[in-house]
Amino acid sequence: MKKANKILVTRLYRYRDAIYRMKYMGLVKVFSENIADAVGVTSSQVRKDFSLFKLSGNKRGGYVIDDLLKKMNESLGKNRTQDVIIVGCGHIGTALKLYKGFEKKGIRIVAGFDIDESKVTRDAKVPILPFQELSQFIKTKKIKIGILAVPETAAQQVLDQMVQAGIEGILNFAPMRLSHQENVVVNNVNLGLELETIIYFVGEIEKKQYEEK
Amino acid sequence: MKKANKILVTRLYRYRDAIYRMKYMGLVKVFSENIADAVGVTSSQVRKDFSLFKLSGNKRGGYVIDDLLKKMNESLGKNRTQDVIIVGCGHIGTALKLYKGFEKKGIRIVAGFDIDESKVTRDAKVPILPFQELSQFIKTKKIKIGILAVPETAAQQVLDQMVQAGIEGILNFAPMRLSHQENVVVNNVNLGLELETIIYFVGEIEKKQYEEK
DNA sequence: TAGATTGTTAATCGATTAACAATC
DNA sequence: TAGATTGTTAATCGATTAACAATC
Repeated sequence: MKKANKILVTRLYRYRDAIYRMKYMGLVKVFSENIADAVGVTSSQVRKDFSLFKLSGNKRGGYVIDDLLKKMNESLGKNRTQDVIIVGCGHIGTALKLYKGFEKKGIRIVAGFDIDESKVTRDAKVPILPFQELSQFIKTKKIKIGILAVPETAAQQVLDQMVQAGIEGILNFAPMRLSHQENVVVNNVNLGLELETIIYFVGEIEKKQYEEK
Repeated sequence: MKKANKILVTRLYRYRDAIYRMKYMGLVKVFSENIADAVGVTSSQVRKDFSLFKLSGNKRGGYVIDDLLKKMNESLGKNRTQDVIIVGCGHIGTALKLYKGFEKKGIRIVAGFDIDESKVTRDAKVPILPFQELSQFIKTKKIKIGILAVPETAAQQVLDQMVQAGIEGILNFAPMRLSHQENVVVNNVNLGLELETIIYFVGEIEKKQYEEK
């Protein structure tokens, strides 16, 4: 496994999700073609990706779901729970704090942080703590992953502080590129941009349909 | 302009954001190199992308920001406000309903919909309406864009209904591939997947650092 | 066995980057 | 003018797909 770039790893996780669904539907074996259909890629792509991750099946017999999932979980890391913090408890941060979808992925939100003292709730199951305690918390609890949901103007500064304290991976909701060392992993979710591109292509489709008339 | 795929259009929007920031900083002219640095691509890429969108500058003189933004806004469509609905007012849906970042992009959330009648708030500035009124609302208000934030199990069915009523572009938060005709634009935001890939690469980096010791 | 599917190599495709003539 | 930057073409790079030998 040489490179394992982001797009490849993302596909692997999608395959795994799809294969879990098939398992829950009662299937025992799958072919590359089945997985491809479920995820929306070619079967060549599935076999190629599997090959890069040393995931093998049986010539003629496809893949045994349980074996496949076991091997995927070893490569992709499922069996351990990951502690994650949320920095910035505005609308987005709070929604993510309550989001149900993380648990089944082994992702546990352990705390939120906000600069607004009135939001602090120390006794909640997932507490919101004052921003001043952020660095100390990261260090003592050895937190590696954080969600960044602060206003655009604060984002770069807060990222730097998180990294300084020991964070190595960040999911950033501020709609801008943040600079960071290359040993820090940053994924960006830019909600305005997602909608803008949808609006663009819907406009293009409508334009085309208009021209066809 | 032949193809204009998603990745290209996304970059164009990023360039525009960056150029607006430069304008607000007081700059009047920019070079492709400046834009490239701000967005994190090569200057060749910027000039190539501009060329595909018929955005031209002055040989030797770079690009005049105001002219550039004017032309970009013509191509990318800024000057019109887009009405968007949110279907599913759980944690995520509600956060997006209140999210401040859309307004400056000309995106206006006009209503939310939820199957839970107790969430209905007809008199709010952005009302939440009962799910039964969804199709009628889309048709009478000619809504083209929707945010889909319902539980995974309902997502495909609700998408079909939205498209049936006239929706042409959807931002989907359900963590699965939804099937749709090719004249409908669907962008997916998969929050669990984003975190999973971050966790994967952080693990890889730590593994590498361990091996180096 | 005959037929079907994997695993991998080679071919293709598309996107990015480099290079440089045009030119301000 | 000399120098610098655009705009575009050609080269490179990487990712996807097609093809098919291996084999169950």
